[in-house]
Amino acid sequence: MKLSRKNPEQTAAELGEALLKELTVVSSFKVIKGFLNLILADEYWVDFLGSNFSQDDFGFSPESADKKVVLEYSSPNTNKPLHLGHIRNNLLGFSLSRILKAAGYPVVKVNLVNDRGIHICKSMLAYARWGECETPESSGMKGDKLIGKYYVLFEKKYKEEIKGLIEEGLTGDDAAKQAPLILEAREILRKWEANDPETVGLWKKMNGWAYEGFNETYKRLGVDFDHIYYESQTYLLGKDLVIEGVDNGVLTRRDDGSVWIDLTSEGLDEKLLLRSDGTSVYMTQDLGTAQLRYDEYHPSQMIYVVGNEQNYHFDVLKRALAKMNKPYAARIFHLSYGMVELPEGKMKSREGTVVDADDLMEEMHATAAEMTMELGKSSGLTDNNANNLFEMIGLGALKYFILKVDPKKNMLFDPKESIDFNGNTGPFIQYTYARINSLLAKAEGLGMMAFSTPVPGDIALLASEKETIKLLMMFPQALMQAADELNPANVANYVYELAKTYNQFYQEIPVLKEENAELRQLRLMLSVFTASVIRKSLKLLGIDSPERM
RNA sequence: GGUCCCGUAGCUCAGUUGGAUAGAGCAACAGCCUUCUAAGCUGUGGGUCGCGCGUUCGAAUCGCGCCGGGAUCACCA
Repeated sequence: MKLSRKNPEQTAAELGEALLKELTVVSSFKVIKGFLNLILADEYWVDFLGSNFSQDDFGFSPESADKKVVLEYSSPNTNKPLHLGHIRNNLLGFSLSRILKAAGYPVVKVNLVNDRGIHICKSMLAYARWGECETPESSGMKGDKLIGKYYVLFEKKYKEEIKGLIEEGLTGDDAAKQAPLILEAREILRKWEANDPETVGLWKKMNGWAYEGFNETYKRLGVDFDHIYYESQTYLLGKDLVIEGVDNGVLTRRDDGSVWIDLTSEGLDEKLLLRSDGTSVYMTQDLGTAQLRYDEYHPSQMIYVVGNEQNYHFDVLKRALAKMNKPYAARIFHLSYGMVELPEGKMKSREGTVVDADDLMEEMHATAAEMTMELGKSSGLTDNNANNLFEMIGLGALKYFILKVDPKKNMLFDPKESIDFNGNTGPFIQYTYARINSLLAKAEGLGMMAFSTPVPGDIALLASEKETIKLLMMFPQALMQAADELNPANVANYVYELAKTYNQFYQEIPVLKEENAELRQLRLMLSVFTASVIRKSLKLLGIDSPERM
């Protein structure tokens, strides 16, 4: 506009004229309120459809080694079972791994298991004292649930002790520090660090139970990892880095021997990196594991899928590494996701207001089964196939429900209103896929799937056909944006839009009954293409596409 | 209190590198199955985009100030 020095209407009109003359794909244009709207010839859309509908790698980019990414997610504590918050973490992490791979980033999926520390010792202590040698086998409980039970038991008994001490006149703080149970838990931690055989034995046994339980949950959720780190093996890392920092003068050692980093000039506080007794804190370890990952993989990016409650921690981590002149400081990215809240507020393990991961998946399965049978869609299936279908639908609903929301935002989950299966949901998209699949199978049976001749360019497209092709064309863009923004919701919202638009087409335009072979072929191509893009999109979200439902 | 994030329809969410009349789903109401799967499609109603000021030809989008909600500020992880 500045170039033409004319008003928007006039400029647009002149531009439109010129483009109409120069480009054959531009069939006409309109100027509305100063906006130039170009109408592309139907031939353009038909050509695009014909040359891409059967390309399996449509929208995907080849991997390039210089874009390697280390992606950490899940990172559970071994003292309690996984809950809905972990589900969000795992689904985000796993979906991102697929999105990044599809966008050309080689991805290493890593999990850093917090298998040591005072919280495990609490479970160990409660178990040793009150467990009566119970095992997952003897109790019939999943291993992680069993551990969680003793963690809760510890907290309960501990609270009772504190209450008693307060009644004896101690302050809350003192009571919490002096309760015999916590002192004993600390003693167990000390013994563990001293490699006491009995303590380490119990620790190994109980962690083993936790892993068995986690693996079951991971498997059902459909997530996995390329490498698992254990904090028991990494918690001593980072001390060298801190010492090095002291020697270089970027960190300060106080008189009591503790080491600190001063970030006050950057608007943050001073942060402890080594205790006065020389032991590590959480930050120390994260400094060390960052170095470890960098040395092992030389990634271009190190992504941490961790809740937004640790924003400050990662801020400090990045700045600390930058201050220590580590080349990978700038490659660290904290994918900070919001909390999953219940109607009554944040989930709290101690108050028993957590939504258990296994229970939730089971409920989703049951709801899917109920709904499918109610609709009579499972008739003719073997029990095994029916169960697989219920699982696909139930988990599809759950995964889509979580992934369609922008990761950085808090989200609400109301257990009383079970997750929907209609409208903007996973099953809606799965259903669209299944219906296309059924349509194509029928076409195959009728011998209509041999696309011998290319579709001629002079076919006049109907509105919903054109809209669907437009959306198909946008798939690569949606994928790229999801990868750039590390946001699976872009893919989720895209595929919903695609399914919705295709459904409109499906509802109003006949395919198999179309007499004109060229039109029929075009609509079948459109269906093949849509099915393929839906399946790929769902796969990027970790959701399976059922052949029928 | 310091720092950071969020506030869009009754509810759950899109839309935010500034652009056209702010969109979906759920819930409510009204239609569409002798025609490819009705977990679908079509339509109706529903909005001071938290409030105010500013920047701009133009603001849900950018800036400042309020209000409301959340997170975080441990020799915890």
